[in-house]
Amino acid sequence: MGLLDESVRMALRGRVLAGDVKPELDGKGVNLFGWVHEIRDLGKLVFILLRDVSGICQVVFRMEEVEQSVRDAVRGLTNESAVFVEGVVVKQPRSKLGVEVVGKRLTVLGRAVPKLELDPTGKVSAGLDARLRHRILDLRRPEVRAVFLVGSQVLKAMRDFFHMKGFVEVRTPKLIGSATEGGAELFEVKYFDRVAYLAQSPQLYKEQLTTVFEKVCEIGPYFRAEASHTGRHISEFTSVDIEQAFADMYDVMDVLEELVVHVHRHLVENHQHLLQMLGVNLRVPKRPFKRFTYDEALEILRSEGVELRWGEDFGTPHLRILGKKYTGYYFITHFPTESKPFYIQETEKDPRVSESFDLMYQWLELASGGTRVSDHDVLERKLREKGLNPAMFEDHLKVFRYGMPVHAGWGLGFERFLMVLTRRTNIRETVLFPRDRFRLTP
RNA sequence: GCCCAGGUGGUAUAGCCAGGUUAGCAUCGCCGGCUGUCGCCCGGCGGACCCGGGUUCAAAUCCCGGCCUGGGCGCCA
Repeated sequence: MGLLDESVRMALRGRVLAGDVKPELDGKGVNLFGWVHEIRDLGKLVFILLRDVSGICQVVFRMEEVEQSVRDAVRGLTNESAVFVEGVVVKQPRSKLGVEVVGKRLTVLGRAVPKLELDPTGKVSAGLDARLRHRILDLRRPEVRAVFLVGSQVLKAMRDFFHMKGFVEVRTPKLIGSATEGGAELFEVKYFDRVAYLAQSPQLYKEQLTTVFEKVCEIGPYFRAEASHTGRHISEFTSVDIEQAFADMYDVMDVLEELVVHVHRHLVENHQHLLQMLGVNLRVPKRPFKRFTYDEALEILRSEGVELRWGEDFGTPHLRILGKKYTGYYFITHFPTESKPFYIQETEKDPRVSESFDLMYQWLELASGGTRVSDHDVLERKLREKGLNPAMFEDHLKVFRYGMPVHAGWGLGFERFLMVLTRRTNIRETVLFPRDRFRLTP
């Protein structure tokens, strides 16, 4: 009898989730569908922990009180098989949850092979590499799954927030035609009889779109062909971007702050159970976040005995020092123009300083943004200064002749944000199927 | 790309420094036993030294190269 059997289909309509099996249901007959999380065979008494998306509940089979066919089915069970259990809920103080289901019938809907590569109960620990090689089994572990349930809630909270604030969610191309933007290495792909590249950022498109929608946001995948090997870089990642017309860096920093607070509040108020599963005690950060300038950061480093030449960018060791001093979220602003891309606006007072900012969490860079250049001629000049050919940017430049307002925006690394929220230390743990220098499967 | 550490049953590890044992422990899988487990327990069985080369009477162990993994750094719109 399989899932397609008519009686199983009927039973599915009266399905009760494992997480909904409560002592109050005492005496009620239930149909449970899920996976065999654990089997404890005591002989005439067999305990099965049944796991579904909602949680885990205990089913007990009294072997002398069920039919022979059920006994055979129970005896032949393997861990992680997909099953259908019919039983009766009983209040049971001897069970940890105070309730269990006395199993009457058991149907194996999808048998799992006996010797799994990974143990979804987590009794035997596994290294990250082994976990990622057998990712689906790894994801069945409640704690691992919780990372992505939180991730889904973060996405929801962010979208709610953006809509509330009047942002229009847009989708820009991930296949692009020119590799002239500079910076990170691009992945090449065959595009009919030409070469195309995978997008590494929506930057130019989102700026252009502010002249249409004023406030745009995008949550999308980007690709960087860097040979990086760290716990916070992967070659395919998700970026949360906004761009806003008639706004400067301070306006969008406020948006970013509010977003971070909104996401925290959503999780803390509505999803404590997920946070508990992750062992995370999350607190809603207070606004405004600490803000200091690049120059002030240099001073802080100097006071810690680290001398940095003005204009030099921070290395990871420098950020670790700052992160030790400033726990939680904070902004570093006004980076040297030199270290920023061509589209970042210089300050009026000093062209060597830019209207830019990074959002940090301890030593981890989460987001960066700033006021953008909105003047056509300045943009053209800055392209040249960065050694880029303005002719290659004609599609972009021409928009700046169509009435370009002052605008600002930022990009936030979604997985890095999720690392912070779920307290994971390797970014690969926050991606279902991570792609890095050496990993292209599964 | 660089530095450090590592690669032993499906998983996680001990053994390696100081070469020679039946390669140990746990989990896992199979078989048997158990009516209150909740990391169930008890007994039996099964399964492994990353690849290539070298040194040696003898290599999991020492040396060289490769591949891969973890951590750190760099790179990084």
